[in-house]
Amino acid sequence: MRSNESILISEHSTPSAAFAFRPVPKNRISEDALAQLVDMIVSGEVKPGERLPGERELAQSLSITRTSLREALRRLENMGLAAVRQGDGIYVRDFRREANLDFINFQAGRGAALEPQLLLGMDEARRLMSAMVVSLAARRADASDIKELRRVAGECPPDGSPELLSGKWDYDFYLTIALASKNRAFVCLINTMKGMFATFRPMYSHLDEGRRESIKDLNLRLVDAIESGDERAASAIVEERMRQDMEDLAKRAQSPEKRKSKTRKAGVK
Amino acid sequence: MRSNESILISEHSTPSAAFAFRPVPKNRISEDALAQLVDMIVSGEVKPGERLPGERELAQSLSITRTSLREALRRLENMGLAAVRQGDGIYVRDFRREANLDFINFQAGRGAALEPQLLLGMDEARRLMSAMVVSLAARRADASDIKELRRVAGECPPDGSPELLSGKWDYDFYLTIALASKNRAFVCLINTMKGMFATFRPMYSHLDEGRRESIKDLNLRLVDAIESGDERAASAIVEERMRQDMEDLAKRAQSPEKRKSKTRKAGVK
DNA sequence: CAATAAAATTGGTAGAACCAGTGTACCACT
DNA sequence: AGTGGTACACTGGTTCTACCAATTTTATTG
Repeated sequence: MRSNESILISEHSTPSAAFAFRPVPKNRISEDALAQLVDMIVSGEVKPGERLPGERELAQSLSITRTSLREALRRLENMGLAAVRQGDGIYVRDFRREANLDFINFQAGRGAALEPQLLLGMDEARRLMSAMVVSLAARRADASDIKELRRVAGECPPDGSPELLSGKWDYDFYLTIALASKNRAFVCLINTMKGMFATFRPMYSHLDEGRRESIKDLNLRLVDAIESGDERAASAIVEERMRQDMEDLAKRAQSPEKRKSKTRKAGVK
Repeated sequence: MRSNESILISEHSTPSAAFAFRPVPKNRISEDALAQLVDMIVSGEVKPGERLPGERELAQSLSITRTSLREALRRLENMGLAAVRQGDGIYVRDFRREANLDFINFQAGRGAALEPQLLLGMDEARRLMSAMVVSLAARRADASDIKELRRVAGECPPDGSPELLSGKWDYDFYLTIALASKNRAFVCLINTMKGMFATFRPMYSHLDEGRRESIKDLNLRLVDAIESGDERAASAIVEERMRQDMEDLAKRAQSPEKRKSKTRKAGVK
């Protein structure tokens, strides 16, 4: 028999290795095809309202089978990027006003370059929503929630460590807060944004160095605020911290020329 | 040739007919299969961590092909309800803490009964986020945004009309506000919640009757507040309105026995 | 008993055939 | 001229069968 029952579907293996592996380069040809289709759409290579080639021809162009292409199309229309209609064809939608969070999550999850304007917007949304969730958690968290929060907060990797940069810990922490808020809608929201944590954390990593207080200590203080039920104090902590981060990000986005030969964007190229 | 370019992918036909037709019974066997799988999971028929039958067997159980089943599985794992691993099998995940908004949207979109706790949470989230978006819109909307907002607000169907109950107008209005907020992340968020508008609107419909101000007038007033750039006033309008609605909903959810033979839930049955 | 290799199981792809809506053009009828 | 019907080509939707690839299990071997 295979693994059965009581097997948690955790996606982190972390075999105590010092390096953070990719969540698994899960090959799946439909994913690659999907990525190509998304690129075609966001790059403007195909415009909104336009009709794509038929599935047969499209599959041949991508050098895959129609079967695999169709699996990709299901997600493509699920992201709000395309409309597939039987007997008619595949139509490109206006991703600027019809795409949904699944699209953003997909882009962030594969490390695609997101437009600065979108990044700022997402960060703004993240900041506002985090404050909300924390506030709710402060109002409703019970003893077991606090215990769990403190446990996760205590597991926070040291500042600047690659484990922290992976964004996985951020996800765990916010998910725990959302669970404590007793609002399952926020839990779903956090899960939807899962792929984005890995995108944002590295952006602020350089800020962590100059911080007097370690991330772990800061968040432990946040848990204290939640435990005492002080909504204002709790939300203020995340508000203040994130506002600083965002302002810095905005500064860098607006005037990147001022950072001459300093850090040079760190790889990617 | 077929329709090409400049063809908006609008989902409303409304040929000035007095009757509202169904949006089309979009068949797609993978959708049905998906619905069944989702039901199995949320009903607890299969528990988190458990391993489902293989694709071949599962397909046979559902009386469909493996191909169609796989298209359903792609979305199932996309919702966070299952994990599919090659050579291993299909595992059920804990939807209570791993499901995302795509899941909620799917459930709401097909009219599935959502748990009261989840409904309240979603409504709470909707209220808070609406206030945020409106606030941002008040801060950043330009002349053309105001013009568009006023146009959409003016198209608001009369209170209680079936068109309004469909939730489509709510979606259009909030999407326009999100566009005015200049924050594309919120636009995506609204799109993600698209399927939920049809779920919530009917819940509040009975409140519209006793309202002194029609929905259209209320929202036109909201647009005025946005135009004047008064964040507090704008967010206050939606906050106040939605808070009332939610309190009433909570009241009904907690003590539904007090509504004896009054309106009797209106159909469904 | 541990390391290794083979077999069985399961998901992933491929390819072709056929079913089911859509759109178009053409034709008969009014 | 206008209406409705009809046949045909085209496109997505579904089915089948066979095979590839990763994982687990079992048997084999040193």
